[in-house]
Amino acid sequence: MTSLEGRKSVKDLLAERGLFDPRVIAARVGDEIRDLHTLVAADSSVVPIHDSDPEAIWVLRHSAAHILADAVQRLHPGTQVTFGPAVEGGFYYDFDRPEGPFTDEDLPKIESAMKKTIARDLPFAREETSRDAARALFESKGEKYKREHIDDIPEGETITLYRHGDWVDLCEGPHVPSTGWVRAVKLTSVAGAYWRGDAKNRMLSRIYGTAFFSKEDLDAHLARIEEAKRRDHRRLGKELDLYSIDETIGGGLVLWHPKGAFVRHLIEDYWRRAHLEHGYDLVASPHIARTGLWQISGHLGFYADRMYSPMDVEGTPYIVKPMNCPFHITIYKDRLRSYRELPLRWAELGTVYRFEQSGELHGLLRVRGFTQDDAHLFIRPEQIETELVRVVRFVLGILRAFGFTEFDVELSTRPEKFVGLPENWDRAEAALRAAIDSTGLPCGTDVGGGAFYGPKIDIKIKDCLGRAWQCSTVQLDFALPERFEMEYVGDDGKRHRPVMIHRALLGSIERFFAVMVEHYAGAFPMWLAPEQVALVTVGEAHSEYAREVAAILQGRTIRATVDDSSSKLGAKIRSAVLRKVPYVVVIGDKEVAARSLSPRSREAGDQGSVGLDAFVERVVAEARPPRLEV
RNA sequence: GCCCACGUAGCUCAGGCGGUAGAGCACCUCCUUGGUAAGGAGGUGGUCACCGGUUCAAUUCCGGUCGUGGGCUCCA
Repeated sequence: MTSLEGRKSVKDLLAERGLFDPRVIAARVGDEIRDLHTLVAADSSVVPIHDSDPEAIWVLRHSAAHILADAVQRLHPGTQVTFGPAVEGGFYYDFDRPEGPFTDEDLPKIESAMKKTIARDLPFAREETSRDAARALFESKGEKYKREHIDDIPEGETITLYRHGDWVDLCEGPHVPSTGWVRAVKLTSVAGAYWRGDAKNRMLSRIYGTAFFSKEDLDAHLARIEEAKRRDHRRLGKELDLYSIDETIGGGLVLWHPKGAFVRHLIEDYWRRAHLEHGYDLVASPHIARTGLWQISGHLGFYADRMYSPMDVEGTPYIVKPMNCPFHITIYKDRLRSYRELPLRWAELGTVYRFEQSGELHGLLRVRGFTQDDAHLFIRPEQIETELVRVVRFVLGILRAFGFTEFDVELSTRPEKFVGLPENWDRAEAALRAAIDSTGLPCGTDVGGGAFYGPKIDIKIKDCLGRAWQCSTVQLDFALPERFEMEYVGDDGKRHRPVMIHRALLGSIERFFAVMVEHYAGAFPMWLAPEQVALVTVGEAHSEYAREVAAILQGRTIRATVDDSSSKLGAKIRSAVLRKVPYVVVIGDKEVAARSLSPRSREAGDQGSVGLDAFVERVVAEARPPRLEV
């Protein structure tokens, strides 16, 4: 412990080195962000953090959470505080309120109380204290959750309190210098949240809010949220007539309308072709199977709460499939396999059904019935590394072909509940990491996040609100070959056990489609657009030529429509533009006379006059699916 | 599943201190044949999610159910 004499405040350190100015809100000291008034060793390295730096907003929002908790406790005495961190886009604080949870109606009052605290510009003060003193303080306040938290702080760690005005919280900071820095704050919603994130614990009342250094930043943030709502796949799904979910059928069960189904089939066609070109064979399997299959696979043991109840078939229980793997394994086992056959790569667009709790359903992103673009690779142990590299490159090639370039890659390691030998897990994890490293992409680690049968790599793509959704997954599996007693005959004439790789590139077609709708804001690229060319006539004399052009385009597999209704040209164009059709083509007297067209591109606007043949060739070329770069 | 909110025409939404409802768009009919994002007129369309309760009377108040939205938990 440095003696008090050897320490100086961060602000003083900055000032003596000429690094301080009025827009500095904190500083980076070593690896940590510290408040200006924190005392640190006089020879510490300090880097100022200005209000415009990316870290600054996190500091501000955490301070806003304190101001929120202060306001809540003043307005609602008896409410206990728990945790209140800054999060992406804002902050929250979880409360235990004896009278019951907060509602939307409570927010305006709390928000105005917060603004009073902000107007008083109270300084945030940091205070180091002893464990016993902290325990006594929160016990005297009746703060059971804080009291519990103190006991969880590791021995030897400094316990700090933060005060503004007469409100105090157990908190490690850092905070902005004073409440006045929170120049724009807005409480956004209430929600339930379990204490310590565990569904077995008491549900607390969470208040969400956001805060900024300026009103302009807050307004820009709110505008971004509005824009995101316009891209929401549920909204676009309705506006563009792509799909629906109807309660007479059931939540989480998707009806694909003609346009959505068309896009889906285009995705699947591309997928199928890519697989055939990259060493896969296609297989197909039923939707239900006898319960015994799921006992062998272990799904009933590890997964039963996410599977639907058995149905009775002449006295034998059958279960609708939550996964495709046991079927593919059964195909493998249909006859004796030689090492010469491996690797076997079997793919299927397999529709599976999983029980999801009602509160978890979300448009196409979280459903109860979905089609996995599944494949299982049966390989010899010595093929693990090369096959994993192949799979990972194939995944990234497909995702890039559909227009995605930014991914979060994560390696999930052995969970508490697992089958198989730990040394096999270690080998599999190392092989997965090596495969990712070979692509040069950064990779996070979810310790203990693997499936019960093996470690995995997940690739996530973000939706319009920045939420990352898992799509691709590559999972190694030592367990199922064991459980199903899979074998192949090696070059030594002896029986060996294959290794299995489960992988999905798009994940679920439903989820991938949703993410794609949001990614393109409904404006599908030419090759995927359900309607590629909209021919609109100026007057009734132009219908015949328009229909002839449509027939020519359709003959070249271009998806063209004719609008020769009695509406005015402007209205027809507007209608086609709202459908986000890549080309709107105007046909009037000039075009009929010259056998030309006047296309209007979704991206580049009016294209002037173009000859019919030239336009057809151009559109056909643009409608070609992208080359798969693996 | 849990917490909060919401559920009025195909869609987006008004409205009602309890007396069975309205707009715009869409749709249908007619007029208009108009050159790059909405021509005009008329019309159809609602058991106000569902089930119960209170009341002379409920779409409105109360309770429950279902569904949806935002979170939590979980997850492709």
